[in-house]
Amino acid sequence: MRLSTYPVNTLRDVPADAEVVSHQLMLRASLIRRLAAGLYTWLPIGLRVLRKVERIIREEMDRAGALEVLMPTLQPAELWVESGRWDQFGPELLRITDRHERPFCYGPTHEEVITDIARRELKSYRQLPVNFYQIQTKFRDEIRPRFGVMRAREFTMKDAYSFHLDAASLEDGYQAMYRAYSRIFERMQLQFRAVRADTGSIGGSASQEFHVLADSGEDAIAFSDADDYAANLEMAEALAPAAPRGRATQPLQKVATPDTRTIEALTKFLGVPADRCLKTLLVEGSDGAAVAMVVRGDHELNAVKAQKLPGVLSPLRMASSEQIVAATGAEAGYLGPVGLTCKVYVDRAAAPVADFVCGANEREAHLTGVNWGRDLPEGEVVDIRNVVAGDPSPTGHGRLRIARGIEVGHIFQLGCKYSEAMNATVLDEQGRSVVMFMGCYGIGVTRVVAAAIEQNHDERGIVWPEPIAPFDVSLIPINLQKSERVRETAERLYADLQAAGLDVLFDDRDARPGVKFADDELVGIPHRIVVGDKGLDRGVLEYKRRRDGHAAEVPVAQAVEFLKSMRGGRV
RNA sequence: CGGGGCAUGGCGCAGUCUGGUAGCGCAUCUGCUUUGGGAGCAGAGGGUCGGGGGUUCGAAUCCCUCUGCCCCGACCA
Repeated sequence: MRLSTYPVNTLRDVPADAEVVSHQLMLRASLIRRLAAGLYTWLPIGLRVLRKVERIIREEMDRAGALEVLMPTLQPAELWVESGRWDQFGPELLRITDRHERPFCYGPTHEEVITDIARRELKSYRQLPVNFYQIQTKFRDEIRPRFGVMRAREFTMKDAYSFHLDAASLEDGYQAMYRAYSRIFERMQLQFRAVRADTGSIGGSASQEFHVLADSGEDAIAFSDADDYAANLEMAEALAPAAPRGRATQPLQKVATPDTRTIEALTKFLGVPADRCLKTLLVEGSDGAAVAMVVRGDHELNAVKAQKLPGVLSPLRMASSEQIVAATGAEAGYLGPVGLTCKVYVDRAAAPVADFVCGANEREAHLTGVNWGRDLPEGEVVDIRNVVAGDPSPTGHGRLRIARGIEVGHIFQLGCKYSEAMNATVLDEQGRSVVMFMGCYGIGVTRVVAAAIEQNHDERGIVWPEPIAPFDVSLIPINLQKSERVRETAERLYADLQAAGLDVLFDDRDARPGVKFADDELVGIPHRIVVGDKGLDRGVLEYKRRRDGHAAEVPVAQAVEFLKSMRGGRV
């Protein structure tokens, strides 16, 4: 592409409403422009990246034996009524009505449509297993779109759906997708991790998320440093404590603790470590009464785990101050499990603590030397906390570490949820009608682009991994307008590089070198060739690699071969 | 949806408290000079200050209202 023919409008200033780096850089480098909240136009350079990402996904899905289809973005309400999701889905589902007053929705996902296809097209077990995929636009009316294309309302997704005769076949298909996803993100040269995920209300067996590791990620993930255990923080467990509880050595005592509402204040005031303090959190129960959750002072309550417990309202809601007073007689900051009449769940890391400190359920007072069994009944011991770095892995191997990630993919064994609701059956070997098993597999294509930038940038701009860079090489002539020699060399090189199959960005603008260099680095093209009189005097071109600044001089005649060898190379 | 904030040329901002009729940097256009890391000089165009209503001799500035956007929370690729 000749840059002079394309109206690039790189920005020197960071747009004020862009918070995360990827969003800022995508705007500054002229990859995207915002149309409205959560709606973005992909400009030519950005679209090139998107297409490269799509190509890799397509190649790997095809390799895995999946079949590409293309379903409509608009879906009739009937199908959603049939699956039960028309009422379940809530306001995130954008509903629309056509001129005949018939209800439709803009597809946020395509289980219904594909299941409808499957029940019409698949008649025999001989046709199974099969996996259909598409790369297509989705719409989710997010409460709060943010971070540019990272969480947009309209976005591109690769979604795949597999159909199987039985659970074993589903497991095989799921594993095949696991391998395909791993290859996809490897080929994009992204640092990622597959983690166990919450299966949510759908239930079912396996579900894993693929996260691109980045400090700005919205999700926390925990993984073992000794084996392949990895889970979303909302799912991650630590190995249950094995050591028995220590002996009670202290008498139960009430101490005055004026203005000591936080664990931090408590540890300072009493001089006890946080892991000897237990904190008590009240949440709303499903019957309207409060439920107490006891965790160690240095731990945090995990909402996903807590809301799955019997008697707890889901989604989790913290009790109001009125409810707290009603249940304990005290106010937040001085709560403890002693003497509570409501249901008490005790985290399994809190249960083994002896001689602990907790609130006295009395204003400005705490109890010390408290012991389960002696001073209060043993509560029901459950896992309700977030793991922390250093916790033993639940596999028994190694310790957990915590990292942040951006969820770019999710694979899921659906089981028969949709096929049953929509009566998607085939005839098995015995001629009996059986409901098919389903799996579904998504990749946020547009989000991958943003995630790649989050992981690959420096103070000058984007640093694309080669496989998804908008161009392989930028060709920057110095003094193109005046030097006939530079012009000839650059033009010939432009033609030769393209003939060699490279994507070349030819910066033939009448601009000063500094402008061209700055734009090149902002856009993040992996390889740069500079054609200038200075080099040509000695018959060489100047090469520079974006990622590490590696520089070299290349004889003009060898430029094409040199660049081909640099691709993917680590000199 | 709950909490917080912002809306002034394409982008980034000042001006608002203490009303007096809009300014700066970048970008854009013209000319000359310049040409190896976002050039210099000279000149030019472009906004009526998110919309509507009100107060006032006079409103970007004060009041009311609507809209849009951003940030924090629950949801998700």
